[in-house]
Amino acid sequence: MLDKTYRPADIEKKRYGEWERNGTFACGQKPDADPFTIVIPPPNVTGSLHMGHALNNTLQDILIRYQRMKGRDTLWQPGTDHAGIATQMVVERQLADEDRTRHDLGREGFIKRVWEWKAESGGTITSQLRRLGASCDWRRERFTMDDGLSRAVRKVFVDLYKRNLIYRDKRLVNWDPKLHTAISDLEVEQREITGKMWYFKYPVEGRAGEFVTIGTTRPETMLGDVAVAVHPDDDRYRHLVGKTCVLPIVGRKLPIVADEYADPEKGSGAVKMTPAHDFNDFEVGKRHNLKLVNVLDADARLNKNVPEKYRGLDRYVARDKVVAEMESLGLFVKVEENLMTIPYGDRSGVVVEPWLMDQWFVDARALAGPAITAVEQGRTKFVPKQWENTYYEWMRNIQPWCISRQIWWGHQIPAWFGPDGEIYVEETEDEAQAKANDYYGKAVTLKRDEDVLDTWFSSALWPFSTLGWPDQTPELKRYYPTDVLITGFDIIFFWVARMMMMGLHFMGEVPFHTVYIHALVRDEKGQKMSKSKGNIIDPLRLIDKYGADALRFTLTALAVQGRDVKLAESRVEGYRNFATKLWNAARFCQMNECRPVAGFDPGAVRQTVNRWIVGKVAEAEAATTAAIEAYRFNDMAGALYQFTWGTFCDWYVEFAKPILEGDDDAKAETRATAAWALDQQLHLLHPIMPFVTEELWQQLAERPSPLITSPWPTFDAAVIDADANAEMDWVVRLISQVRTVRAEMNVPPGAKIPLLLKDAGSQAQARVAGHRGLIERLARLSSVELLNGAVPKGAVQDVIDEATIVLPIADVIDLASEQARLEKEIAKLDDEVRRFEKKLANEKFVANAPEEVVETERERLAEARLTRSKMDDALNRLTAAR
RNA sequence: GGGCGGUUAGCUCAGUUGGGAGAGCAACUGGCUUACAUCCAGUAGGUCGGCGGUUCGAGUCCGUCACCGCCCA
Repeated sequence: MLDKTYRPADIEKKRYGEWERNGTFACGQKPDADPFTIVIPPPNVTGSLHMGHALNNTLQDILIRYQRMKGRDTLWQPGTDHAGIATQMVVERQLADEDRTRHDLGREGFIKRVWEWKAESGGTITSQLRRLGASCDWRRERFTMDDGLSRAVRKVFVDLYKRNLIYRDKRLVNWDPKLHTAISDLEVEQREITGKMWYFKYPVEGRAGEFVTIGTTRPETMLGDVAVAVHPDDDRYRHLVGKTCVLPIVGRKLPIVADEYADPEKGSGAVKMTPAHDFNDFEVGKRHNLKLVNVLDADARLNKNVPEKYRGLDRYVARDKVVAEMESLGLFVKVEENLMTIPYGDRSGVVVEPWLMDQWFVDARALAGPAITAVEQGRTKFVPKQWENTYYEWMRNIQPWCISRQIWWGHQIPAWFGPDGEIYVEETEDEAQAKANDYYGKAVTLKRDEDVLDTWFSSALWPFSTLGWPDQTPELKRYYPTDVLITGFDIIFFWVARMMMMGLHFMGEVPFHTVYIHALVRDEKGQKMSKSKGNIIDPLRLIDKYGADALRFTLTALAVQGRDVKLAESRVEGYRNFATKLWNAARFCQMNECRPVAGFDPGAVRQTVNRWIVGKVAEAEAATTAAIEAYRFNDMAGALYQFTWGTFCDWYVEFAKPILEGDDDAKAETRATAAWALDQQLHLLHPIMPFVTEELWQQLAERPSPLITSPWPTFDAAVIDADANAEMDWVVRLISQVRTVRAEMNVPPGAKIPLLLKDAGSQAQARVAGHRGLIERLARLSSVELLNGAVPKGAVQDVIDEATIVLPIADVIDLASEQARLEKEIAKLDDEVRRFEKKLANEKFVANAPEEVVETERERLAEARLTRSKMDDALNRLTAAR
């Protein structure tokens, strides 16, 4: 016997362990079936499960479990990425606790230490994904630093280099002075802040007393100024173009150049040029052939290219000192508050500096072309579609991608430098050495580039590197291109776009035909969850408290396309209750010996209630399947919730009770039907709630296979019986109306009262005869009889279609309140009648609206008029009786 | 500055070719009716952000404004 309540903690680990041990997650078990493949967005190896992961992986698991049941050969390819900067920071923090730095260990020692850390702590996130129920093929788990994936990275790098799609260049990059590495544009967070704009006067050479006033938000960079720019059409400065200023403090001569970059509206209209420390100035500098004076070092301290007294100062200390010195020189004009955006490193949180360096770049523009075309042609579709615009927008304005990082943890760039700086890019040191020896005609010593690649570089290869590429493995052939990618919009640029580029370039095909973009999970107030706000909801805590199924159902029910997921714990509690409800429905079936019958044919049942529930099951399956195929996860959850609770539990189980308590043929059929309907629900619910459904599946009967690998149900539409639907719908309405009237008239809940049905047509008569027992039971009636004569005095009345419900209980109710109730109902019906009459009196409506719409309105009018007149009669009888 | 999304019941949100406004939670009333009090029955609550337009008909389409959020410069 099932326990009284479902206890997730008792069974989740057990069931998951069975699935995993028995190899049910493994791909390749159905060689004749179509494959269905999802690659997991690899979580950072440093990560632990947060709500975003929970949502992301729940949705993936739903698709995978559904397709597995549909008979596809499913592969959910799991793994983690090495998260270069994040992981290095974690291990460096550990070292800091020991008062050491990575330099104390040396590169090799440090990397060894990181691997040790990974062996110990790197499995956190994957074990947490198991808690969630993710049915990944763990035997195929990959890590971006694995040998195989590393080989893929090297091959890609070499190939792109040899096609000039990767190149080394001296450009301004975003330099993180805390982490001591370059980062890509995407890793820079632009924050809007109110800062300051200082105005300084630069003396014009040879014109005593004449100055050019410039504005700057970073005074310390003036030490690297090499020019002043003004707009060519700016009359205030036209006469100065071609002249020079003298840079205060430094004494350098600065040409005054005309360039449209200078905005006459902004500040003074004249702008200082520091091409080595500003992206815009760098472009202006190229146009005017300006020198580049680098004044910062790797720590963002001032270097030897500035006057002695400034050397070694932190950028902000230097800033104050420059301002002070300008004031003392009488060249300070003013300072104003200024709204501006400042670039911060997303990992370090410090202000990054544009810095001139040699770095490696991917020619992203060249690779983006085919990736744009693929989406334009619909070879890859975004769901919801609006995200395609985001993708296009970024791809069409794509910038060179800086891929080198000055850290140690990651894929070291396969480039070697000869004694004269000549570069050898090869997959192995031996090849590079051989090439170099050929070139120099003798054995030379090569020095390998110390930098590593951006983690996203290896993530970009994930859909094919995890399948074995560059080897032409059977898995690569079978599972690439993958089917669906499920991810958050925040990494469309970081990851999706780059997988598209790399997949098309190296595999010649898009990596996936569909990209489903889900929203961010926020707290119930709509705020982004963050540690600093303290509003993080820990999915593992919710799993412990309510069960993984409840969390999964909640996230599914809230996963509306194009909308953020706002999570309140009360919702999880509600869906925990739903799991309990299902559990208890199963318990009911079990107690009543509703056991699955082999060869049960849902089309062959005779009882109306059974024909009705069979049709409802078929409708639920259709709604569920349609929703999941359209990635409408919330609709899927809604359809199942409504069916299980609102139809099966609330009505079918209640309808079945009198039959199950009886003892005739109907009993056996109902037992079989109830068991069958429950089994179908377990199937339909399994993708969302795998644990409770598997547990029930196995506890309720001996099964040929676990639910996880049982086939998804399909039904012939013929099992939906419209007559049975209409009949049971009428019974439900009758019971509901009696209940409502009883409650409104304060009939004691325990009191059994008689029901008379007046003027019932033949159909209604038949329905009463067919369902008298359950109507009596569910509406708490002592009897249900037809009435053709006079209505007893002071009876409570209501109308159902052509018939009038009569409850002769004058002694227990207050006639005045019954009169008030009827009058209120009649007023409501009057409103309705008037509305339909008005609409149908409108000639334009009748002329223009589709015939079926007009017809529907006519029917509604007739129905409202009928009900109204019946209610009117009821009222008249009542008042006549008083 | 450019782009995208949102504004529907007290709260969180559904509402798919325009055709009688819905769910869950909360609230209120009443029930331990042996599957379930993690429950059951019932009730109340909304000029669908404002204005204008298209249409026989607009929560749904168009325009405009307001406020909120996100992305990009």
